[in-house]
Amino acid sequence: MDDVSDILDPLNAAQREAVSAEPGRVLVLAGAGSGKTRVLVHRAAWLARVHHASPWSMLAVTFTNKAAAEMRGRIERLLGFSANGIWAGTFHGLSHRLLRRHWQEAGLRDGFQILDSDDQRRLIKRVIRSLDLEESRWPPRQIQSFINAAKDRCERPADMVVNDAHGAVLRDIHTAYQAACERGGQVDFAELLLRSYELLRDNPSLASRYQEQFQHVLVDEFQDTNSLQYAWLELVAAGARDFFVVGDDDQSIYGWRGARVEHIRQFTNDNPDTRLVRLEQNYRSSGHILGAANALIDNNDGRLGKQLWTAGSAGEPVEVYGAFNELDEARFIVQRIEQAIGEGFDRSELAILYRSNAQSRVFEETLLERGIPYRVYGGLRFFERAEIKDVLAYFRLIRQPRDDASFERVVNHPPRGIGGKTLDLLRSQARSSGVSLWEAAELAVTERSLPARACQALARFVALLQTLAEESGNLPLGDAIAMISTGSGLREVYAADRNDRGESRLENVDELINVAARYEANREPDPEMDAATAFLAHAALEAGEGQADGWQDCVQLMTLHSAKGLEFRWVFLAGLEEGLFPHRMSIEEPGRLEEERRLCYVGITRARERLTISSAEKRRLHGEERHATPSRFIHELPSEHLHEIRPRVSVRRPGGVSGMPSSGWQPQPGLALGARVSHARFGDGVVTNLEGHGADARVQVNFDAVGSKWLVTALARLTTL
DNA sequence: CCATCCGCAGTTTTT
DNA sequence: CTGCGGATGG
Repeated sequence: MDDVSDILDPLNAAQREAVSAEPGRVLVLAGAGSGKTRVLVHRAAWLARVHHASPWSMLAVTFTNKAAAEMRGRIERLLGFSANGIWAGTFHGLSHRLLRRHWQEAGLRDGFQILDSDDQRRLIKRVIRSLDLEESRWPPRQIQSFINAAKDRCERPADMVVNDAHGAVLRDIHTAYQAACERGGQVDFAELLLRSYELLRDNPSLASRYQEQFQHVLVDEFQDTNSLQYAWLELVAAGARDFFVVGDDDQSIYGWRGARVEHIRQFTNDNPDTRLVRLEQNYRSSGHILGAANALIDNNDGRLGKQLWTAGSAGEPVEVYGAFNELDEARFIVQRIEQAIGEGFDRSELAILYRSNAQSRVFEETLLERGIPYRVYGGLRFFERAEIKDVLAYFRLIRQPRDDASFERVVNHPPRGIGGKTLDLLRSQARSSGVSLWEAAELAVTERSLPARACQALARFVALLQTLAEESGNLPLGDAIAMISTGSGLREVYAADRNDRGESRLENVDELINVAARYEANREPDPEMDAATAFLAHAALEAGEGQADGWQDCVQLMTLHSAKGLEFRWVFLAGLEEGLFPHRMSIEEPGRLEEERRLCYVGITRARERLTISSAEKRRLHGEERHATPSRFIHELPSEHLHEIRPRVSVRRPGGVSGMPSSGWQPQPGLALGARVSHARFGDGVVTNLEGHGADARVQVNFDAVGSKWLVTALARLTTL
């Protein structure tokens, strides 16, 4: 037998059991921090070493590019040779690869382009207009999610059951949208999956080729699969000796976008021989944190059941802080952050997690005030920036003139006298003769079928693109993009924008040129795709990091959803209030409430050493001050794992909040929250916050004349009114 | 073609 | 209170 000590020795018993299970169906229920990626990676190595599985017989599927890259890298490191032969990637990346190979059988065009959500929405908008429908009655956003949801259920417009006029219109829009995609050679994200699924489903001989090839199928984050992805997997893995999936029902937080936890159950039900392994030993969090997490998630019904435990120490109890308002909450957290940095924590080991993006603002302001570097996750990513999409639209149009979406994007950007009128005429000509906008433009120019002015402008545009195509044709990718960004006139437009926006746009375009050049240089030769096609697909499928800033040691701010899969030494979980978290939209339905609870569980289990949870009694939301009670999730945490930082002070709530002591604590008689006070210099105001004890006690007062101030009560000589 | 104003919505997000 | 998108007017 081959030496497998390097593969098995670093594992605990359960991990070993999973990794060395006989080939077959294996479901690994992997709790948070239980080493799930490690198990996946070691399983791949085990198959290679012990079962002599060749890399090309393995298919490893993940949801994000990041996870795919990590898995590939770790397999290579463990095996000590290149894992290049492994088909490792995201559902979308792998589907894309299949479709490029078999574009003809899939009924696509050579060189088809990928629409990202933004492109998709623009196209839907145009379709709605072309059907003479009101955008206000048929909001593009909703239509977009309708279409994507249909595709995620493997449903084509023809399959749709129509009960009423509304449904009929939806179906018409979907049909027209799909037709527009076919004409333009465009494929949206959901279509990548559905098309590749149909490709295999409808071509049994092709399917069996892949089913024979993929003897070992490994899937990460299985609880996040939607119906289409589940069907895709079952089809692709139909011939596999070995089907190894890893997931955690307690971390299923994407139900709202079609993920179905039930797939975990279905996986075992569909095949009773499935081997089940639970990973319950947690290597990440200290005891109190785990205790809190376990107790919280225990409130959910119908779990597959796991109880995390740690061999490590109990650590610090979970801190719970009841803030007066969101500003107080931010100040408290930032103060803790300063303390942590003082204790030697790296800033990047500290994370503030929140339910919704709007909450980041106060934290940003407070961190800025204190001069602490931070990074907010989410937001616009590199390839989603308008200037990048502009340049790439020129590039796309040159390579695929049928691409109406790109045509519309660039035809009058920069402005060149091709306005709405001209475009309307052009669109109707294109539609009536069944050609693309580009072809219609060429025709209009030669046949002078439009007003002279419009023809001139169009002729200039057509000539410009032909020139760009010729001159960029043989250049390396980076040079071609540089050429196009200048030749199109875009660069000039950004340069003319003297706001600092223009400057950053120019920088981004330069960065695009670098990225493209680097991409081409590092790329393995691929017979299926030229570099330009591959780069454009890369731009759509991997939108790039959130902020392209150079790496520096920053406090991390992100939503709970973005935090999944990450860990930090100290986690601050902010805004645990009824209505915010759990969110008011999710409180009514038990299923959605449980998903919120899982989200909270995900948040808690991100913490390694320390966890601080906070709520605010008042919060400014949508411009108005709202009252909030602490989240039920706080009350679900056992007090033996908690440490309350300060008695919760409560305004106008005599009994206090259930479970939370409410004290009438006052630094000085009459100085209670909400009390009206007077100060010699600042005038009259209202007490909005209290903190500290004895000589250090401070109050925050919102003065009518001069605004909010913190005052040390021992010195300020406040008189109550 | 651009600037400006108004109205409206406002969980979570990857590909 | 924001920020976006659309309509409007110069």
